[in-house]
Amino acid sequence: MHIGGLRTALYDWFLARKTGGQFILRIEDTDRNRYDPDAERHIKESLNWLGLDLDEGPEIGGPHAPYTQSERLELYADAAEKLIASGDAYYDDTQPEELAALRQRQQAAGEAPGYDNRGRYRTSEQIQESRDKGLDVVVRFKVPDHGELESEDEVRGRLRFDLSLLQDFVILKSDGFPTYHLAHVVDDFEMGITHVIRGEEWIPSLPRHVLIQEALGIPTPRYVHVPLITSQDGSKLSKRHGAQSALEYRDAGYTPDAVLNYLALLGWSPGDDTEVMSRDEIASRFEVGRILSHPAKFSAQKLEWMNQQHIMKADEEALTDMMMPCLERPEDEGGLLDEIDRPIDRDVVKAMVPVLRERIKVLPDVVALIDFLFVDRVYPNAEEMIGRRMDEEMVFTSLNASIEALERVEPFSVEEIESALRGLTGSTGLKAGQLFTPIRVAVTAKRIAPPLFESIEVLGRERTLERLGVGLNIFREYVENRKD
RNA sequence: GCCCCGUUGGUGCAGCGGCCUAGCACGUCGGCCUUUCAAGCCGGAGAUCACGGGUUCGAAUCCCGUACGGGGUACCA
Repeated sequence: MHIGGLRTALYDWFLARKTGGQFILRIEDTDRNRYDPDAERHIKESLNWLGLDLDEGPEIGGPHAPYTQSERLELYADAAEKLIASGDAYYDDTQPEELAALRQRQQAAGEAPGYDNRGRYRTSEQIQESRDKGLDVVVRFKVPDHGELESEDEVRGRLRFDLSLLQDFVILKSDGFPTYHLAHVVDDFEMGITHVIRGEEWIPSLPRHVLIQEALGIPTPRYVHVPLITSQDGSKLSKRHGAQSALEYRDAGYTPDAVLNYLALLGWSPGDDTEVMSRDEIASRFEVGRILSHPAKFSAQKLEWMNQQHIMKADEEALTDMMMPCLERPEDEGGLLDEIDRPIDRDVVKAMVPVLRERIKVLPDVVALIDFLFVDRVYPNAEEMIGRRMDEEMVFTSLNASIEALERVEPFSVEEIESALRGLTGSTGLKAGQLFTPIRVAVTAKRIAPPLFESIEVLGRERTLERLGVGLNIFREYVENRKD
């Protein structure tokens, strides 16, 4: 499900949650040429991931079932017949080739392309004849030749349309399926839809819908046309500009709350400067009238920031659970975690969460930060042990002193480890940075790592001491080689 | 072509006729903090409110043009 459509669903959901309405999923599968059997599953998975729970829909059912348009064809046929009976619609046997030729002629003549309402006065005999010949017959809505139609949009206010510019349009296709126009009007009435929230590309079609409603004698729901989401260069968001399906964001390590929050703000604002919000907060502050009327540009950078904000606020258990899959199935093949025992110890991850959460933008970032905790041994680079303003002697001092100190620390807790190691600055004369850099590199094999004391505690005394010992050897070797 | 919608720093928003010498956030730059990286805190740069006309004592805010951007113009949604 694409970001744009998802954001629309989001607004529907927020509105329903705020006003106590129903959030309904309806599958619009009226175009058999574009039918995608996976689409429904993707939509449900996306909604589910974002936590947009349905009140009614296919499978879960509801008072207006069925919720799939291909199963509601009779309803549309009935409506079409009603419109024909009232003279608001008619059968048209103009064939596709004829339409194409017409268009070609118009374009060649520099005229505006469009149907010329030529089928309006067919007799029922002519139609029957065409049917007998197996020709295509559609139902078209008869649009008044003149006049203006006014309609209300919740975000743009009054909209005016010149009906003389609108041609008779198809409401029922030759295969018996309705077009969106008919299906939308019929279903939204039948299902008691109060607010039609959809992309602004529908604005030009609005008069069609109002016309059908008037002819059918049914009320017009509130229309809310939301702006498009565009990529950085202002063009329509597409695959070219990075991920665009919600599930891709899930797979890339974004949290549902962050995506929800970011998307909500892409085309809506609460009216003040609040940006980071929980879903409940957004739902309670959501107002259809505050939806923006101009397109929003998608910013991957701001989404990352938003993700980090939500990761920092997330519940510890939930965050741990979200991190686990990243560690179980790390993205980068060839990494340290390729060949370790599974499953990974969740307690270890959880213990690190407090120091990890403010260091990652997307969930998979944890891998590079804590992979050293899960492997049997690491391969520190001797050169990296020599930090800024350090000489080789200081590395030996640091490693030796820390081994000695950590052997005695009791209990082996963050607090005790910290005070023991910090105490070393006095006895060794090393500054904190000079003392900790070699330890960090020896223990984690990284220059950039999570806070040292937490890392050491989680690693445990035995493994820490072992790594410090190995580090010492590696460094000794390095120094000796340099002498040669 | 015609129709529709839009236009506030690089980006996302606030602004709804005087409180705007245009506010917030992202990003960016500098500083502080600091065991690395972050986070956090402080500060800086960055907008003639697309342009031109009106209306008004007064306009980013209302009206009209122009430009630019987007959308629509299907037996697609």
